Amino acid sequence: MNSKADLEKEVLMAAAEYGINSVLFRNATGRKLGLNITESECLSLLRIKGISTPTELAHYTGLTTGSTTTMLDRLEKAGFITRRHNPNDRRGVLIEINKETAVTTAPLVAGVQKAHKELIASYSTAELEIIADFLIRFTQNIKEHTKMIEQDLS
Amino acid sequence: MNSKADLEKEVLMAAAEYGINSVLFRNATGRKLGLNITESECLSLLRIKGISTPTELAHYTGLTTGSTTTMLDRLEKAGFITRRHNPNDRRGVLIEINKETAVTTAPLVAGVQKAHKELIASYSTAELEIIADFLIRFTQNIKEHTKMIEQDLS
DNA sequence: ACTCTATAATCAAGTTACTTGATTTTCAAA
DNA sequence: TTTGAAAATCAAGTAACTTGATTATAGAGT
Repeated sequence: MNSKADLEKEVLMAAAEYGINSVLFRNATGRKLGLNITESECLSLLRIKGISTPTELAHYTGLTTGSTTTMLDRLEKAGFITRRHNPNDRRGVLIEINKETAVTTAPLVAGVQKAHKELIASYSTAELEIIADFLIRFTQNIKEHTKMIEQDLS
Repeated sequence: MNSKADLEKEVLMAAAEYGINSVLFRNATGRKLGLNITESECLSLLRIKGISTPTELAHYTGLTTGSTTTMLDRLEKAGFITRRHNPNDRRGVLIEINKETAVTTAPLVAGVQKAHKELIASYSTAELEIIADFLIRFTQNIKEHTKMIEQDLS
């Protein structure tokens, strides 16, 4: 039987391990698709969000907007994404994953997604509430501290 | 009150959001330290693992070993890391974060780590067992599928 | 003990991707 | 309707990455 302190450490480490392995998974899929690291990160965000903007993708990948333009050029030329006009802002562009891309990348991510869904389904409602609550609060911590760090960046 | 299906989706999305915000946090701290994305990813792994090898860091960052050598040269020159002989393998090198680096980067990560610890401490033992179990199983899924993808990479 | 193959790290040459700063267009606020 | 800010792009210069070869050591097979 574990002490509470041990369990607390275990949760902290398990969360870190999750982060590490998410990165390794992204690298593996990116490599498979012939993408470099930034392109791969870009697509992984688009896979989750469905649609985004160059500005948001620049922030997510850590690139300048200039580099983001050329990276999106590459992804567009390779047929992964499409640029659309933003109906709400004529300066802006919306970035969308192509349907073909979903087909190409699906085999790579479908397996783990299915496994995740099955795992989650195996928990009770009460347990899922605890887990969801934890993940949301944990993420909220990260968001707040990211904001603090970014703010006194000048 | 939520249905179980809604809760399942919520957990899946919360896990994805965690991943996204981990990346954004890493970018923010890296920017603050004057590091590029790969250097930043490298240090974030070293902060968790304490010690590593060029080969492991190459795998984690998605770089070739050649690029990893020059990236580690930069981090070493900038005083973030130290190369040590690997006592168990005379071909190999061990990479260690410098104590000074811990001091430099601590203010950036200490805040969120404290918040995480406090959050975790607020849960009961029974709850923590559920959370740890979930995170470990979820990570295990990712590990398995990463391995599968890497294996038929030829 | 002795090949032989594999692994770890590094280096040099060539290529790719990134940053900076300027430009265009549009938005939103004064 | 003027002004400052924001979104995306482009061109020039720089930084980082890949490829392939090299050196040294490890471990497996004979």
